[in-house]
Amino acid sequence: MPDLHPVAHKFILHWGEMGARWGINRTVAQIHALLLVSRESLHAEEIAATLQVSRSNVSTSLRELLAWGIVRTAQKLGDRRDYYEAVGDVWDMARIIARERKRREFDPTVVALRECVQELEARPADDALDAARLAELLEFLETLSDLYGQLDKVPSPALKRFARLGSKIPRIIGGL
Amino acid sequence: MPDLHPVAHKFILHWGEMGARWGINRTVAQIHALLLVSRESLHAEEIAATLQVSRSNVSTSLRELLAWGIVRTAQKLGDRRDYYEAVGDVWDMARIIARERKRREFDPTVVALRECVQELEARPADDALDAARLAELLEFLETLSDLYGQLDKVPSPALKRFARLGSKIPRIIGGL
DNA sequence: CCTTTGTTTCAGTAATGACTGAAACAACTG
DNA sequence: CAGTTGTTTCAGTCATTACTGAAACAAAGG
Repeated sequence: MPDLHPVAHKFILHWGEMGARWGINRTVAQIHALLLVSRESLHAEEIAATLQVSRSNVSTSLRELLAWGIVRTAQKLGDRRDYYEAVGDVWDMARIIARERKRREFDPTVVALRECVQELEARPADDALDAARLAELLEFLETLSDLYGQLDKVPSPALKRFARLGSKIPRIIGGL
Repeated sequence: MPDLHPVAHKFILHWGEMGARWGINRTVAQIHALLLVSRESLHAEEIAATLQVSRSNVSTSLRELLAWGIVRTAQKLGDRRDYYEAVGDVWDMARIIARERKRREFDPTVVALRECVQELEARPADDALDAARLAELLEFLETLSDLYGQLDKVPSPALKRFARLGSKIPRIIGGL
């Protein structure tokens, strides 16, 4: 990675690694990391050169990040290339990631599980299958889903304030 | 998958799929799913036959699940094979998964990012690198980490009660 | 309209991660 | 202590996913 601050370099590798472990393409995460730590927006060519990946890989990965909504394009006067930058606020970014991941990687499972539980009414469980467990699991996932929905209503600053309450949190949640 | 209720079959495939999307080996997730919906504990041979994967794959995957702590062994009188079963309560299971994933896939990134921010004091940022962004990101991740720590103190039943408060949640969190 | 500049698509290849089967190991049994 | 039953390890193979480079496409400029 030419012309890259050693700290940026290190961060990009680690962010890519974390992404990979959570099922996000490593290059996608690295590009995101690069844009995160870049003061200025970058064009695709720069990204490819910096991360030493092919131009086409950058193109695909940027599309992905745009689809997520955590990167947006910017224009510069007298330059018709697209420039890319990470969305400003870290909390907003996290919310977007949470929303998208829930939608893509969680909701489909809940739907499938709901179907499973329904099908068990038509075609009852046999000895081997623990229908109660399935129902319990579905209830749990639906509770989580609802909880997420409620949390998503809270604006970032309020969420931030709450998250920072430290040891008051167990008392608040425990005493309801 | 022989002798398997169609609903169990469907659930196992979906659970495996979800696991894969979150960076968990598909077979590991499928075995977990199978144990989750099985009324009785199963031995490795049964698992291999049911999911049609090799005995050694089952062995490795079970080890993984045991390491996670979401599956435990059980014994049967007059049978020296190990039997395996999923931990009982769904909420407990989720807590274990959350704890382990944080430890394995989140904490290392926070450590690395903390180092990055520290190194920036020795070797200051250049024009391209947005040091403030890095610091902001670190603060965010540390806040999340602390929040998790606090939530982990709350016993499952209380957490459950809280999660089910529905539309009261935004008001509680927002009004602090 | 032809050239330049930039982007996207896609077929083929490379890299990675998952899986298998054979062999080693371990523990019990008669 | 030889045979039986069950488990784990590991080198090699297979499958999947990621990546590349060339070609197609798109848009603007001269």
